[in-house]
Amino acid sequence: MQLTQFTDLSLRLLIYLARLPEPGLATISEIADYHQISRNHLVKVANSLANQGFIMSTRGKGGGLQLARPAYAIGLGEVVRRTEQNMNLVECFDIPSNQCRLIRNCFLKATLYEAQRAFMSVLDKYTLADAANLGVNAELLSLPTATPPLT
Amino acid sequence: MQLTQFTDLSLRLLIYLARLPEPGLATISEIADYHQISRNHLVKVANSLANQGFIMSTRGKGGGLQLARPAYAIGLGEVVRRTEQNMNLVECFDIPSNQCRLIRNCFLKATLYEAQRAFMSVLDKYTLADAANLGVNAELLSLPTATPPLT
DNA sequence: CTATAAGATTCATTTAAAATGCATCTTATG
DNA sequence: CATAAGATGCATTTTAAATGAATCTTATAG
Repeated sequence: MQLTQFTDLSLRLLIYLARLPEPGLATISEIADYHQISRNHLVKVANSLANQGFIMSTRGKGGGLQLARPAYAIGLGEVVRRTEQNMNLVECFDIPSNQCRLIRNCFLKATLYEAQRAFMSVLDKYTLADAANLGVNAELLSLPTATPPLT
Repeated sequence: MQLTQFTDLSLRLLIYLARLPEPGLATISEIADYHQISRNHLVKVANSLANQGFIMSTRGKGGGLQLARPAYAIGLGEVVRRTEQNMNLVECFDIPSNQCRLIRNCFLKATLYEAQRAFMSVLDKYTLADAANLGVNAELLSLPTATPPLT
């Protein structure tokens, strides 16, 4: 049960931008250097985020990346849903390719769906402003429920 | 966001056993045939389940696999937690190997932990008897919340 | 109008994890 | 002792993800 590094980097890139002072512009190279990660990979991450409408990119000298909306208007659930490639927890989630013979009278699928919705519901409660710790909704994040337990 | 096929097969194997009439014994080959999957892979799945105490295996002629406990006493959350290899949603979940520089003042981790706990909490509500649709707690499963939505 | 700094796009390669296959060992029954 | 079962270890294949490299497009400065 993992998210791809692609999704991880998408979130990190957004957090990086969210924390910049006005006008909130940074280049891909700058962010790749900061995180010491492959610039090539980050280029694709930036592209995907731009295509999904989370960031705006400007080419040419003086260009770079900026949030397309204020951080408090970017939901974390939305980002994950649009970035994570494969949300099929198990084979039977994808009807066209399913091979499992239990499909008709098995409640595992319904249960896993419910669990996945619970997962996404939590992410939907928070925004990029929360993740970047910008103060908006920050009081929510100091509640016990937001403290990392050992699973 | 996927579970491994290994986990998927673990659950399917348990459901298969849960549905057998007394004494609930089946061979690995029988289950592999039924699901038309690699017997080799299923051998390892069966092994893992036996090591975790979910099933009992008996060697030799007339041997096979059986549930080690009644289906209603096997929690789905427990199975997933013990079967899924890697529960680190993102890099920073694993402190020793973490490289992310945001770690100190980023609430993404706390949020993802909360989401993961919400996910597991749902699975913890249900047992193998529910998944196998054996009637126990079945009324719970017909509630709207258990109906598969589109994420 | 050219040099340069940026992102966009495409294709190829590498890596790592998962899945699969094969051979051999152990155990139990008739 | 033959056979049917699971157990174990090693090798191979497959797949998705990650990474790398080359080229294209766009914008700005001088």
